Amino acid sequence: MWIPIQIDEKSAEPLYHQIETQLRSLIISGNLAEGTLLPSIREFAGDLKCSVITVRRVYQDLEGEGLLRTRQGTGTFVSHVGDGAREEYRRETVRKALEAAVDAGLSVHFGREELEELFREIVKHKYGEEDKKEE
Amino acid sequence: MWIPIQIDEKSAEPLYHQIETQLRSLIISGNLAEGTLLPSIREFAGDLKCSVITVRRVYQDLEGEGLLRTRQGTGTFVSHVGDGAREEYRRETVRKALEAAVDAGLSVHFGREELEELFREIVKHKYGEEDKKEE
DNA sequence: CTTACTGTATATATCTATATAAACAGTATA
DNA sequence: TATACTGTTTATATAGATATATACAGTAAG
Repeated sequence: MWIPIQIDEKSAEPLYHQIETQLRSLIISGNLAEGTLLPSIREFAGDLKCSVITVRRVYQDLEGEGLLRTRQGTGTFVSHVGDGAREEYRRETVRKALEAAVDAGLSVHFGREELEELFREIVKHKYGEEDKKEE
Repeated sequence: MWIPIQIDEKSAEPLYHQIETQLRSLIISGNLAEGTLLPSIREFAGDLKCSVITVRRVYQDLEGEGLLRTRQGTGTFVSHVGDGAREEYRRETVRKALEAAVDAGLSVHFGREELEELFREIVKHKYGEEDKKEE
């Protein structure tokens, strides 16, 4: 089983975090179906050129989030993420980041209009210039 | 000179960071006027019950951001923050946080509408329920 | 020029995050 | 039940963040 993970050696972002973020995204997005048996920690560590402990940590963290299930001696599987749970997870991830951003705005006394305008500008830039009617 | 800084001993947020955030806010908001002589690092350390090194770090960081000026032997002053620079600073602070939030949205495949709706919800909650017409 | 205040530099202590190796324990199957 | 895979535990190493004391250096005023 091959999992497409890209490691940036030069990044300040910790190794385990790079792996975790990308693997989480693959699961959340449905690119890794429920029940998929992931590579063993040793095999994955070989692919990623890191220690088994680092892979283990990633599996453990994602298991803590309910995205993986692990059975000693058997392996680690993508667990069933119900639509409800998936939505909840996606929403909470984004909500936290948005709340931090709004708090940042409040902390430097950004007005509501000012904040909304900057938000629209960034969304336009990152989501593309297309008119929203396309959705 | 007395500077109103509240330290939360129990917080996981580092001491220097708590001080830095609050002092920065006082400067950006204009509560500390240009030219104001801040307490010496020893006096401030005494008030805050921390070491002079910690206060020194705060002064040094904020000097790096252009918010303070320091002269050895004399003291540390609130520097002139031109309206332009102040706006630039405020804007960049919030922009970074908003960009991180939008990136978080993209990473879990939030649609544009979905993201905007959640943003509006959070803004409404944090800025209050009042109709925007009040501004 | 001494004194009493400023900030500065150096050396160090402690804690946490990150990452590892090696020994241990469960599981499946030939 | 031997073996060849799984994950797990323990002990450790390293780097960076946080915080400190102490000695050093600049400034201003009596």
